[in-house]
Amino acid sequence: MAVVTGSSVLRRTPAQARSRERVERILDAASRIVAEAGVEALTTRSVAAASGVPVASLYQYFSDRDAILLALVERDTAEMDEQVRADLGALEVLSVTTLVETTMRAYVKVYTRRPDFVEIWLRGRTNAAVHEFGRQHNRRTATELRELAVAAGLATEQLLPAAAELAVEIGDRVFQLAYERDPRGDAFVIEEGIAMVTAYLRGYATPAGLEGVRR
Amino acid sequence: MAVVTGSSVLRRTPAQARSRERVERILDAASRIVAEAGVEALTTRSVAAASGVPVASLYQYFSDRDAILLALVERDTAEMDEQVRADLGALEVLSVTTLVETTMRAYVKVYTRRPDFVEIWLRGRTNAAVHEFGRQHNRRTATELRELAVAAGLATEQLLPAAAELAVEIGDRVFQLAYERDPRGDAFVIEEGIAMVTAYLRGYATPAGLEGVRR
Amino acid sequence: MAVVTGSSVLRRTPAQARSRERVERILDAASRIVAEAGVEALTTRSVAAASGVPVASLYQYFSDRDAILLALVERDTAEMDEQVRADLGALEVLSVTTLVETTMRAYVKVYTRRPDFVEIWLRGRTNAAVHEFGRQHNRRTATELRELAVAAGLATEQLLPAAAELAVEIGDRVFQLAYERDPRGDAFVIEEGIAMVTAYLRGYATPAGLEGVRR
Amino acid sequence: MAVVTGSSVLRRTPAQARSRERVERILDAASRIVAEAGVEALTTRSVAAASGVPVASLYQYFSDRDAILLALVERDTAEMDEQVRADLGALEVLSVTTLVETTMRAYVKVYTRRPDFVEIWLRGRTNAAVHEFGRQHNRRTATELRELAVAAGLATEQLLPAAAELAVEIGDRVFQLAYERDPRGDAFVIEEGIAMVTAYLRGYATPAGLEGVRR
DNA sequence: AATGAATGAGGATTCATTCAT
DNA sequence: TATGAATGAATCCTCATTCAT
Repeated sequence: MAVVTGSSVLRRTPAQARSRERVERILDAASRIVAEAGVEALTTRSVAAASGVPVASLYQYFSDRDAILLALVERDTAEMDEQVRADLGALEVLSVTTLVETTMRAYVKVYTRRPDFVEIWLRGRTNAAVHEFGRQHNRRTATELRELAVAAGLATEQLLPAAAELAVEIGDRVFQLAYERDPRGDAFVIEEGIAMVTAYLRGYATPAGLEGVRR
Repeated sequence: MAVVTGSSVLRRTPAQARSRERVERILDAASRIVAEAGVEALTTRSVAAASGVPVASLYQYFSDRDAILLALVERDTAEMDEQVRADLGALEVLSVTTLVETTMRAYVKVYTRRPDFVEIWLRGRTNAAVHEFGRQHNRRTATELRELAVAAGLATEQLLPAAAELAVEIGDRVFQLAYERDPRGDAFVIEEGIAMVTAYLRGYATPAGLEGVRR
Repeated sequence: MAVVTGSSVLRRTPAQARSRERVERILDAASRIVAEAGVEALTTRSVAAASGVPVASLYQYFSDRDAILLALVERDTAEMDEQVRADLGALEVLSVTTLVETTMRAYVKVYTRRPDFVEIWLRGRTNAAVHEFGRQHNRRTATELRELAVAAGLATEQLLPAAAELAVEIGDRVFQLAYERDPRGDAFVIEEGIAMVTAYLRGYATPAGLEGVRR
Repeated sequence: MAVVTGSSVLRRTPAQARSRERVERILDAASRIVAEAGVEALTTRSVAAASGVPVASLYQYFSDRDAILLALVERDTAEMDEQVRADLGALEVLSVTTLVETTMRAYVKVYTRRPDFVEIWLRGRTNAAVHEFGRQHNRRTATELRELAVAAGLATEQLLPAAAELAVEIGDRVFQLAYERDPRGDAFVIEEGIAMVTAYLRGYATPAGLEGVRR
């Protein structure tokens, strides 16, 4: 992947600043391409043309074509995760229902705010690398949400990690479905999807998980 | 997308018979390729090499590359639909639970019997044409199952077509998930998936739909 | 290698005739390139430019870049072999000395007549494919000459195939040396080389092989 | 081709010492690469990666890519020359036979001891720069051996430099042949090669050169 | 109806080298 | 002296599709 992260808070040298700028420029161009023409249109040539960065120079920042796509996805999923974290943090009553609902509605917020991310994340899953990243992201998300639920007493350890993962995966696919053609998301699909996942997980809930716990 | 369906019952001339044979030969070759090397390996060249039909001649029977893939999918989904029809016909007690369960287990049967179909149908969905065909097939399936359920009194007209469609779509994605890595299907995912879809639809069931109706 | 040999005596269809012509055109262009700029200059682009045949079309006639070079070498070595055969056939007295001398001088004739072949065959050996072809050609040549010598009673079976092969290889390298810089061949190196190989093989000769046998 | 020879005996400044160390590090890395993956794998990038010296910095020590390869060859041939010198110095009886045999066996020693040198020196001759260096090295070697032979009375001035050079060249090619596939050298080829070169040179020997001269 | 032949367009990636800092 | 960054030029090869025959 070899993405230039440059995540250090301080930009020490001008060279590093320029490098970061260029990476941004490449990713912005890549984002535009994917949003407008789909993942398959993301070629080294198209990125070069759209970003003004020579093809050969792309390899300074990204190990190969897929790495560009992945960097894009990483950048965007980070934003999504942040939204989930914020919204969950603001919850006053924790229950299986509020947990699922808050999480899924946080996703909806980001998809609404970032239409290009819909293209990349929901439709771009045809790309093997994105697909795999999605799987791992879902797995991480499932682990975190499950730990939260167990810690809060909403579910016991009997809620298998595999079940949590399945719930997240199904939630993910609900969104894929909802946004497949309607760029603003099919409201019915979203609502019913939330209901379906909630109903499924309530089967694993403790009484507290069903009723809700004040924080 | 002028697919040669060849669905006419009668073969009128020897020329047409020869044509049908050739289409079969092409599809068999295509099926082998996809099963062994994935959808991306299905190129006009590879099909020509594997089938013995010259590249240019492929265009006598199929409008373009995607049409070959689609014909493949059509042939295979027909078999799948047949299995569903047969298994549903053999049911003695109709209920939301038996309907969902029987249908989904019929799918499992076919996936088990035809591992190449798993590759084409579940993993090949990365191809846009296959994806779209899948959507339409799911829609048709949803319509038929809903009509069956309503006719049998398992659900009322209040069961929206969109809800039926969502259920089928989610069922489909459950399988995609279950067969994603495990060629024999992840049993846990399948069982839980059936449970999830069943639980969802029971929310729309009549008392008869919950209890079951003897045929 | 998949070279279009078209070795049939009759050209049946105009299409085949055109195909042969094109192959010739490609090989002629390739020959020119190698002669003028060395083996490394033989790229798909350069051949396309020099022959007027689009890069993609090269792959109609040759499986890959190396196949072009090999076809070139095959075409030329066939001519060389023919010269050797003719000159050996004209020999009145067979001996180790006349055998070696006639063979090596036949090579000299061809190198003199075809300066581009010198570039390809003697200097082009840097290419792995050509190198390997050279090895095999030398092995075949060694086998044939040895059989001729044994059949004519110039040497017994005690002349190991490995020794014959070594003699041919050394002869080959003598020429590489002689033509390395001088496009007309360093006469001294050629003469001394013939002497060296002859002296070596006379060590394995029968009395008849030393004195000579009238045919 | 401004190769950094670094042959000066004295290291005057710490900076120069550091420079020498770095050159060594680069050459060691280059040697490893060539030995393991062939001459073609010696790229500026691969050397940089293997040595830890940035690509751009390579140009501080070497004018271009070929210069690295040449420096490598120089370093290794120096070792080879040393072996020849030592073994010849230990000879008690000098004759054409012992001279050739001792020299060639010294080469064998080094090839056996340094398998990576075989790759560089015998198979790496596909590189034009190495090839040319080889030619010059052979010429120098021929000159020295001839002077030794003439001085010792083994041959007269009638032994032309060109003949000596040819002998060395052929000896060189015998080794190329012997080590072409067998990393430990084809014994038959080596033995017969020694015999062939010896027989050739004995044609130019004085009676003393044939019989041997006690030192 | 059948197909050999032809190809424009595009694919990803690597390379040696330079230069501003 | 040292080097991160930059890139023009090139590499081979594949693809879906068309068209003249």
